[in-house]
Amino acid sequence: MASISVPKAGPVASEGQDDPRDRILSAAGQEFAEKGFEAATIRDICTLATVNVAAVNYYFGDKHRLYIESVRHAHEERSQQFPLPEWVDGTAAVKKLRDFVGNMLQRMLGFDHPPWQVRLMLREILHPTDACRELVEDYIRPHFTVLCSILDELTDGEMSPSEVRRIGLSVVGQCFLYRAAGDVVGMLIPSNEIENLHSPVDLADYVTSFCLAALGKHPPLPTEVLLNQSLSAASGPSDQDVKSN
Amino acid sequence: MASISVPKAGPVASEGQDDPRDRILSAAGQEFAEKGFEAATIRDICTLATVNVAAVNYYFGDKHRLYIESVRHAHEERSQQFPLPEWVDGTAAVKKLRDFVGNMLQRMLGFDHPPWQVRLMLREILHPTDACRELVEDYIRPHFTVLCSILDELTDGEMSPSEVRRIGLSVVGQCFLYRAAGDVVGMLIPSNEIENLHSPVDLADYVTSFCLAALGKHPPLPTEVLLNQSLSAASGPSDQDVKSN
DNA sequence: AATAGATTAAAACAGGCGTTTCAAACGGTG
DNA sequence: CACCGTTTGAAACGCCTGTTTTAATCTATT
Repeated sequence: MASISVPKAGPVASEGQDDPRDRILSAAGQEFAEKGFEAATIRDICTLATVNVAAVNYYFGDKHRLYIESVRHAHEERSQQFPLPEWVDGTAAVKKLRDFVGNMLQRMLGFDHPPWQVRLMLREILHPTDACRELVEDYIRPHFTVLCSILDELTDGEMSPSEVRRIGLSVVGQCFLYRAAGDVVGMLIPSNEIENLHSPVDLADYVTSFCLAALGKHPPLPTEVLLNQSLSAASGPSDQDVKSN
Repeated sequence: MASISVPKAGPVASEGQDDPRDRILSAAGQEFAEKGFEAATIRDICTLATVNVAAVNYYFGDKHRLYIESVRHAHEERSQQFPLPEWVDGTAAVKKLRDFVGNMLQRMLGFDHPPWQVRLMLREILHPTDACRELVEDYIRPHFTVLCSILDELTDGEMSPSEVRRIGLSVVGQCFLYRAAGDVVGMLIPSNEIENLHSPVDLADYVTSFCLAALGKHPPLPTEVLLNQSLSAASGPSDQDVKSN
């Protein structure tokens, strides 16, 4: 039927900043992120990309393959925007943990309102489709592995890999709630409190200290002032101890 | 146009176990939970409910109002199935926390595979629509308030309400990750490990001890064996200390 | 039994969807 | 210029959607 005449991996041209292909990919990502796969329409995507409807089928074959490519495009872009921190040898595990959590929260919550790339990936995490496996292997698992190795180092290998993973999920879960259920959190917490205690930077300090306290590497909560001095001051927006790549 | 002739709050009959209205509500909940608002079709819902398509418009007016009612129906049913625990005076706060977390995880993850009610509510939490505010006020906030009061009692009022709320979100977040991103968690963790360490009961013990350790009310992790003895044995499937209502 | 209202059934409606068609426009090459 | 493969444009095609219409059926009261 239509299986032969469809251009398999897109035509020749590429690399242009304002490629029609790139414009479609970006527009599709935004629409899919905002409305989901079903509710987003090819016509809206093409209007946003200032492209004819036929272009989608020309470059991507059909809507489903466009979606898959959009997810890939999203996590590739986001990986470049927020690369994993790299530390010089001998950096304290406590600092690594704080950096990692800060990096994760910045990636999830963003400085300004979170970009469509993150929301698109979130949709795929919440209601996985074909695009999920690649997202996990190329994006999520590498990050999670780094977190686990930090936690392992932090506890001097006292814990089994299974236990380390479970602690890791605790750290991720605390951050994930703000990203996935942010609207509900905003309804549960007074708005002025959100700005003061639940900003990405505040959360990074808090989640780190919560985890450290649970592991006995830090005095029990509440120790906010102490913590802010010992961690935040040493790893704020500066790039000390972080290799440039 | 059609604004006058639509039956506003549904016709007369009600209360029947196999009301067409109830059958539609149940079928719609399942379809909306599985496919989302857009992808679920009235025709599929009516087929599942063994009802004519016109019945939806007759009983609910349109698809959107059917969705709103479905969400309400879902959290009302779920509240009855898993009521908040009630404790006799003098019950230790530690035990209350363990009971609360266990109750929350059972409600989220279920004994068998999680029912459609939870998945429907989850969709509303993740991508809020009109139905969200009612869901938060009638279902989520009451639960969260109880959790905060337990944490307040646990720390003898040492913490400000703001700090208590943040700890509460940490507890919820750890559980929420398994519900919302369960598929991805399943891809990150070996499957045999999931069954052993990440079952609802194991998680309840773990999350409780993680929180207690962070608050200095318990030795730091890892203390699994000790904890299982001190908490799980005292509050397993039994109903000791729990008022019957 | 007859009547009136509540409920169901089948069919049709208009509109939007993903997709396809086909011809026009483009851009580098003989 | 003429050529040819690549890319765009506008229109159309089925199909499926939510919704409405119209008539038939049920149920209980008079």
